[in-house]
Amino acid sequence: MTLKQLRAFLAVAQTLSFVQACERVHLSQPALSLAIKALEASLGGALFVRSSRSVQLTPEGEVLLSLAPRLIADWDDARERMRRHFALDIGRVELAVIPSFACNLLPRALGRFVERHPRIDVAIHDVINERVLDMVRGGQVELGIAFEPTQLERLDFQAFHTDRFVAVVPPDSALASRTRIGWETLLRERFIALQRPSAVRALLEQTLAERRVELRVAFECHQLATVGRMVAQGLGVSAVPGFCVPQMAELGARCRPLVSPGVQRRIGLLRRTDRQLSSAAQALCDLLLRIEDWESEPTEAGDGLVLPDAP
Amino acid sequence: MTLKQLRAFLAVAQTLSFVQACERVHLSQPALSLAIKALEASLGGALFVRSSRSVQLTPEGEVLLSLAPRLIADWDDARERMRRHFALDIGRVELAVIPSFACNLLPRALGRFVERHPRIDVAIHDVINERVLDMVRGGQVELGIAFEPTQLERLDFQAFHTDRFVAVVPPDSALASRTRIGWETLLRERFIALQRPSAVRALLEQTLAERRVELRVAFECHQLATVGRMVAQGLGVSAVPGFCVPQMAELGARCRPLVSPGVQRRIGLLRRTDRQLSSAAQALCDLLLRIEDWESEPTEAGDGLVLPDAP
DNA sequence: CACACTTACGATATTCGTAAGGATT
DNA sequence: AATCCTTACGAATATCGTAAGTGTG
Repeated sequence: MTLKQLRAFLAVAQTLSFVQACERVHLSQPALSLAIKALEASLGGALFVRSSRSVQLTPEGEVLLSLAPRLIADWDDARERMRRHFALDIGRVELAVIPSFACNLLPRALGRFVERHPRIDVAIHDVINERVLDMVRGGQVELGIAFEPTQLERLDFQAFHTDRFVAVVPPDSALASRTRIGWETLLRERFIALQRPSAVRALLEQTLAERRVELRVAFECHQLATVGRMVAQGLGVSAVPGFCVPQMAELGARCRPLVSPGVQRRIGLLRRTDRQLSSAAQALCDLLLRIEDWESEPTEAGDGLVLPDAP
Repeated sequence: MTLKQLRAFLAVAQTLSFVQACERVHLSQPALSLAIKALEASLGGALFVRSSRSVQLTPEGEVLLSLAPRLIADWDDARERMRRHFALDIGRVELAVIPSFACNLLPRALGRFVERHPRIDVAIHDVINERVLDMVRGGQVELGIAFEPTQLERLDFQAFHTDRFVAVVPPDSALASRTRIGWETLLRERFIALQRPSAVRALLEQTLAERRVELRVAFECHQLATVGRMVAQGLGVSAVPGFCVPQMAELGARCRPLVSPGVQRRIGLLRRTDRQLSSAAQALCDLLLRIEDWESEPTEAGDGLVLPDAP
C-alpha cells in the first residue's frame, strides 16, 4: 500500500468513476486501474465492484474510505508543515535574553523580524545573565543574548554591540546639567544598585574593584524600572548599560556618559557549538548580527545626550 | 515524501546511525543515504547534520521526528485493519432476524460462526418480519433472516430451511398424549395467538383463511415466550413454527406435529441484489446456507416429538 | 456503437546494490 | 588503519502511456 495508491483509491471512491478519478490523480486510465488492482492485491481483497457500467465500493472499500481521508490529510499536513518550517513560513524560536536588553533594544529588532517572518513565533525568556548561559547550554533555548561570558565552554559567542555604562541622575540635580560625569563624582551621591545576582551589578563591582574604587550602595532592588523611578524621584544615582537610556528617560531619569574609567562590555549572541540552529533561529541570528545601528531611535529626553566615551 | 523515505528517516533518527538504520529498513547504506537525501530535498532543507563521525538531528529533523511515528503508526494500523477485514480476522456483520428464529435456531449457528471467526462482531436486530425486509432494503443490515417474502423487489432470497407449524398444548392435557393433532381438534380449545403485526400470526391467519377454517383467539400477546408459558399453565393452546419447539419445551409446553392442513413456509437469507456482501457477511452467509441439520439438538422435553408431517 | 474498465506491451524512470571516494578518529 | 557517510555507475525493478480487448446499455 503506497501513498499514490491510496490517493488513487480515494479519487475513485469519491467520484465512483475511473475516468473522472484519473484526471484528479494525473494518471492514465490503465495506470489508475493497475494502481487500484495492486492496492487490492496488497490488502487481500476487492475494494470496488466493477460492473463495466458502474463502479461501486465493497463494504471493505467503505471501511478504507472511512480511513483514507484522515491518513492522507495527516500526511499532507505534516509535509506542508515541514516545508513551511524550512521556508521560514512557520516556526518557533526560543530566546533567552538579559532583561535590560530585552526591554530596551530587543523589541525594535524583533519588530523587524516579525515584519519579515510574521508566522514565526518567538518566545523570549528575559532572565538574568547567568540563567541565559544555562538555558543555552541546557538546550532550553536555541539562542541567548547576554554579555560576553568569561568561560565559553560549549558555547559560541558572537558580539554585535559594545555597551558603555552611563550615569543615571535625577533630572533636577546639578549632575544633570553636565555633559559627562566621572565615577568619582557619581559615587559621591547615594547609589542605587541592582541586587545580586545581576550581571549589571556584577560588572559594576568587578570594574570598580579593578580600579580600586569603592562602591557604597544606598538602595538595592531587582528591576531596572525601579532603579530608574527611584533616581527620577531624587533618591540617588545609578549606573546602567547604555542601551537602557531610553527606558531611564521614560522613567524620568537623566543619563550622562560615564568617564574615567568607562565601564564597557560586549553584548552578543550565544548558541551551542554542537547544535545546529533551526532555520528560524538562523534567520533571527542573521538579522541580529546584521543590525548596525543598535542605538535606539532618538527620544525627547535622551536625544543627543549619549555621547561616545573618549577612551 | 514517500512512506519508504519516512521509514528510513525514522530509523536513522532513532538510531542516529546510517549503518544501524539500514538494517532496520533492509537497505544498503548508499540507498539509505540517497533516500534521506531525496527526502530532505523534497522538504526543502536538512534533517540531519552529518559530521562524518556522528549523525545528529537538525531542529527541523526534531519536528519531523515528532510527527513521523504517528504517521507511520496510523498508516500501518490502517493497513493491518484492512488486511484483517479481508482475512476475516476482524469485522462486523449487522443481521436482522425474526425473533422466533433469533432465539431458537440462530444461537447454535452463531456459535459455530464465532468459533471460526472469534473476532468478527455480529449485531443481531431481532425485529418482526416486515422490519427485517425493510432493514435489508434500507441497507441498515447486510443480511436478514425471515420467511420467504411474496414481493422480492431488489432483494435476493435464499431458502435454507422449511418450517412446519406445530401445535403447542399444555403438558397435562389430553392432546399432549397424541402423536399428531389436526387443526380442527386444536381449534376446539381456547387459542393463544401472537398479536399483529407478527409474521407467525399472519401466516396462521392466511393459511387458515385459505382452508376456510375459522380462527378464534382467546388470548393475544407479543412474545413467544409468553405464549409458551401461558400454554404451559393450561390457559389454552397455540400453533408456532417448528423451530420454536425447544423454547416451548423449556417453557413447559408440549409440541405435536400439526396435520391436515400442515402450515409450512420457507425460511431463508435476505440480501440486497445491488450490494456486495462484506467478507464477514459472506462468511456468515456461507455458514448459514451450509448447515444441513437445522433442527435443534434433542432436549428432554422435545425429544422425538416432532415428526415429519405427511404431505 | 459509444462508453467504461481491463489487459498487453514497449518505453521511460526510479530504485537498488556494488565499488570507489573522502573525512574523521 | 578502521569506521562511517557520500558519490558513481550499471542493473534490476516499477511505473507509465499507447493500443487493443471486453462487456454493457
